[in-house]
Amino acid sequence: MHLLLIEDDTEAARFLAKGLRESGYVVDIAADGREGLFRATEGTYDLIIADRQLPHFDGLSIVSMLRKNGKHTPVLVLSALGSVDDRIEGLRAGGDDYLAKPFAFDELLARIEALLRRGNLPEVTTRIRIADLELDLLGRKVTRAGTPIDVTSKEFQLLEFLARRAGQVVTRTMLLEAVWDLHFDPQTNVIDVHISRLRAAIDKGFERPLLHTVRGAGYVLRDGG
Amino acid sequence: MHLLLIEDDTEAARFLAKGLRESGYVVDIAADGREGLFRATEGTYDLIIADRQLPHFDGLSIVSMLRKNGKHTPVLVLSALGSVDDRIEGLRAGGDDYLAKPFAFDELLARIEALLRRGNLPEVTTRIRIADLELDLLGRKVTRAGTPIDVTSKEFQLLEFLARRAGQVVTRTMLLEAVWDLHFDPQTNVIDVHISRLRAAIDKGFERPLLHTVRGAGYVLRDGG
DNA sequence: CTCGTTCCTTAAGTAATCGTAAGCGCGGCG
DNA sequence: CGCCGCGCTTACGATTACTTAAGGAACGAG
Repeated sequence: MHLLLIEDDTEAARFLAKGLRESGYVVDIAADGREGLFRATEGTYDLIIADRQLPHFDGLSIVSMLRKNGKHTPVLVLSALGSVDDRIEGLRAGGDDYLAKPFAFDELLARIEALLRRGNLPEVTTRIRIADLELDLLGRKVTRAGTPIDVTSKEFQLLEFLARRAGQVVTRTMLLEAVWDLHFDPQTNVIDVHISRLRAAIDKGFERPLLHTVRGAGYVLRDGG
Repeated sequence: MHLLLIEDDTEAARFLAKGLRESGYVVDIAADGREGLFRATEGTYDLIIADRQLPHFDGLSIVSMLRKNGKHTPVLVLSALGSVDDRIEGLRAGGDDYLAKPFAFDELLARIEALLRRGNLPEVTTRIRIADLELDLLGRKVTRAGTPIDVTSKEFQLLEFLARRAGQVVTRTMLLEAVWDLHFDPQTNVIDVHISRLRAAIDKGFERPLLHTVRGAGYVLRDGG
């Protein structure tokens, strides 16, 4: 597998490249956006990893230019800060996945594998649908059976994470890392509280609940079961 | 499709040409206004892309001279600065569309396609409509339910940006970059203030507000929801 | 140069949201 | 059958986010 890494911080680039090579990837490095785009358009890479902030062109511009050139090479964008802003912009530009620094190297590897596995799907998801529940990621809107539902920003993050993995059990640890950016147990019941609030928002008053507890494991978003 | 690119910055020209060629266009480059006009009058091009500032003749002069010669080849003018005045001037001079640098490459492609598709019909998007709110981009006029509304230049920029992305959440960062050209957080609440003023202008006194805030994310212009 | 407009800042007020903790209910297991 | 642990709910205080008003700087018109 041939990866292109676009990263201006030489040290970071070397470190990442080393790790990736140890995992069996062939890695080329581009030091700025212009060089990165130039190489990316050659189209011989299986996956591109691009920093969000770059000299000349940033990661998102690279994604959109690539896409408009008809290249569907999956792009994983690394961002300095995992703010809501960043994520929305990332989605808009057509990035296939988004990873906020600082990240665990394992996670990077996991996402790379996920992207490679799904085989260059050219479409970006801006809407997710589980049964009669619908998420509009760009408009930040939630509807159930057609009626709009108000959710707070945290609730939306939580719901998005669950929805992207609909049908799969999501553990508390995963939620803590993805939604709260905590890499340890906070010893409180933050999650329970927000799950409860989310339930009140999306399940209350509907026949079939979608958000289920899996005792001892975590939570699942799915229809039935 | 045969394009003529008139651009004096060699590097920019090469980059654009490369991207356009990869999108399937045949591209000729002219390095200044004189050469550009000379080639343009041959009349064998399907579309001309001209920089606004050029040695010898600028982009707008080229447009008007072309038109006086009876050539109706569509011209897309690239401007260094996306001020409202520039855009109006560009359109008035007979340019078919106008794009402010820096622009995303995909936007350039989209506009080229739009111009080619409509087969040399000189019609540009000059009006945007969301529910009963109407923007006249050329005249810089705003009306709601038929009654004219006064907005300042900043307010218009802001409104235009929101209107072009109606239904999608627009983040503060996006607004700062697009309307204020700030690429960092100014630590003040400029945006809030202008949003507030814009609200007073377009929503005050109307039943259904169109400009909604999405807490923790940004703002949306949309009807309902 | 002066006036008026537009824009930005500051600052105070208001509202929504988040996290914590306490108490309750339910189910599993002894 | 009763205890224990896990998860759910609710309430509250702290924090953050948003709104609005008012003053001053910058700009352009006359």
